[in-house]
Amino acid sequence: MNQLVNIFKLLSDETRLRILVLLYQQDLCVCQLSGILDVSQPKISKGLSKLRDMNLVLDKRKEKFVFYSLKNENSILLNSLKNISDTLDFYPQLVMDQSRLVEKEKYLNQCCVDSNE
Amino acid sequence: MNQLVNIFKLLSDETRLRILVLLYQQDLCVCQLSGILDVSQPKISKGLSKLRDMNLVLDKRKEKFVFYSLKNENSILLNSLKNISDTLDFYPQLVMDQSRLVEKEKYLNQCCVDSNE
DNA sequence: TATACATATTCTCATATGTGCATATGTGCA
DNA sequence: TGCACATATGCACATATGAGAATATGTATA
Repeated sequence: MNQLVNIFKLLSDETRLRILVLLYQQDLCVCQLSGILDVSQPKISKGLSKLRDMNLVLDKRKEKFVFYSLKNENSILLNSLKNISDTLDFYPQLVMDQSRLVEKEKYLNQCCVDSNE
Repeated sequence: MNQLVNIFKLLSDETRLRILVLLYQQDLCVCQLSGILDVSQPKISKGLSKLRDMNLVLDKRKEKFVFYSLKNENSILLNSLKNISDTLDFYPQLVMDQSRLVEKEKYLNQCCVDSNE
């Protein structure tokens, strides 16, 4: 029950939700997430660390970068993300993230730049 | 996006979640919820009022009682509740609520009694 | 080793949120 | 009208949570 409530708590923060929606599609590193979402690096990092604490994501270092991936274990979480992804059009912010996701390479090597949030 | 986040915020409180899981199955009045969940009346009432503010439930007075029902409009919410209901066995508290739901009549006419939470 | 860059963490602060208690409001019935 | 009961709300308080800035840690490379 507590785990259940905690899942929803994690989903109820805009930044974390946006992170999860992206990770639902593909693995990304911190600076990519920071760039795509236009959110400061510490904010992304904190969001990810909460997700890690709850054992929902996995981090793997590749040279300079740390890539995060979604763990495919929690069905409540996965179903929620699927439902959101299926109705993405309702959420302009998520649609925009989506379009930025295409340029993910662009955000490598320019981490911590221009993130004013 | 905000609406989405708010839905999850509502789901991330144990009392509200338990209320929603029950309402997902059938309409209930405040005193029934209070009795079944063994949660104080004001707490139930406040939980319901937040759900009402978000336009997720409907209230209908029948004589002394006010019955609440789930609005079938928000697919994210409904899907979440379906997923939870499908895996209810993982959550002992919810299973217990379930078994108490059968005695719902018992909790009419003895509202505000013995709720020590 | 020094430097640049990616990531994590700490600190302080403002704000949001839940809680219990008391009380107000609303309804039906004697 | 007065009373009992169902429900809603206000208040005061403790706690949780997110935010930004600064800084620490970790890694690669010159």
